Amino acid sequence: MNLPPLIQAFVLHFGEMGSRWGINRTVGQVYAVIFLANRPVCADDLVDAVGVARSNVAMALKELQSWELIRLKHVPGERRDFYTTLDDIWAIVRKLVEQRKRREIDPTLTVLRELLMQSPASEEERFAQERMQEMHGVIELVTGWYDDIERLETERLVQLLSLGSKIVKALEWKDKLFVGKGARGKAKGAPAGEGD
Amino acid sequence: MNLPPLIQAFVLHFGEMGSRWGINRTVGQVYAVIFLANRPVCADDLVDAVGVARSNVAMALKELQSWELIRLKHVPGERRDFYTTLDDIWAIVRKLVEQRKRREIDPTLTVLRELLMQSPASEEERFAQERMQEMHGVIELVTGWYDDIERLETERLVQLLSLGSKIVKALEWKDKLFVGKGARGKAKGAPAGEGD
DNA sequence: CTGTTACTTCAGAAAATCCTGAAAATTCAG
DNA sequence: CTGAATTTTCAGGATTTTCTGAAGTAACAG
Repeated sequence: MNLPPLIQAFVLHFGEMGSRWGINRTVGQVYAVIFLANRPVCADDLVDAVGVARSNVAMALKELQSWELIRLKHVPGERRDFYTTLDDIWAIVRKLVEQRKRREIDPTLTVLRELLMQSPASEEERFAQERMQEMHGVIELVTGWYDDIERLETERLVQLLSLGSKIVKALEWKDKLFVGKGARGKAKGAPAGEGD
Repeated sequence: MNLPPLIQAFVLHFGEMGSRWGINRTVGQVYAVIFLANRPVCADDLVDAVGVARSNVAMALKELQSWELIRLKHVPGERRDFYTTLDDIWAIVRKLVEQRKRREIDPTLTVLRELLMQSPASEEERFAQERMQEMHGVIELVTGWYDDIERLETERLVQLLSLGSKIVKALEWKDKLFVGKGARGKAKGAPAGEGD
């Protein structure tokens, strides 16, 4: 591995975190190198930077392309393939959330829907289905919220995030003004107090 | 494995998803069984339900306790340890987010802070540090938002989620009323510092 | 064509992770 | 105390994942 110390530290960290993030060390390191580079990066650069076999780099690039986290960028006068990350950091965050949702949540949503269609054959199954219903409700609510929010342009999104829970004040305030006009959100899953 | 079909299907699914979620198959299956059960569950129940060695169940329980996703619940007249999940589904979601943040994000935040303190020794490092700064800003903004939101009581939280991006209408509206009072959000990629 | 450069595939080696059974430790009733 | 019930620990075998080097394919310049 052959990188300036500051960059190397970050790249090694991404490698270590890889397994927690559901990617492997090489994929993590390769992404880190591309992310920090101020120009498109080719496979040879990566072999040099992270010090693994070329075939391993090729597989990491394929994986990162399947996540749509890097894209091919041809460099004039170069025959080799060069890659960059998505340029805007917010585009990266959006893509990450989208992909993790697709891989970690959607399959479960599908299974839940299937199982909720079936008729329970016992009290035990009836209760289990109730729990599945709760889980289904929460996932639908949260992912539905994100699908909606995700369409906002970045500036609005940042505004919203900066506001944090102060948003609630605005709501209370609006509630007061609009009292009687309806428009209330309905709660799925028992809105009980904190479980402790 | 010895479970009613509906429950078994869910448990097997959780086992398969385990690797994507950063836990192993047994941990996933054990959690699923406890989650769907009508009553506290003991290690023997789990050995029976998921069909793995008792020591494996013990390790899975330890892991789930380290996530604080299950808790010990003593059953009167029983010497064995019984477990339940957190009762409220929202408490579960909150705990999951909290733990994944702790394991998947906080370490990176620490590294980023360290590396951002150092002085770049080259143009290459200077640019890399700029990228790290962008990443740091986004993570601070998003986690800061969550830390804030997370304190809301569940009913309010559900309300907020149900509203989705309609919330923005409320904001625009508030903007209009307060125009001239100086309350605009700014800072693309930059952290905190919102004014109100 | 032919040779060079670059990318991809893949079988099996290497490494990491998971799982088991046996043994040790703990808890508690008598 | 003793002994049964239960949980925990852990060495090493089983399985899965990652990584490599070699062979294969593709693109292209001369």
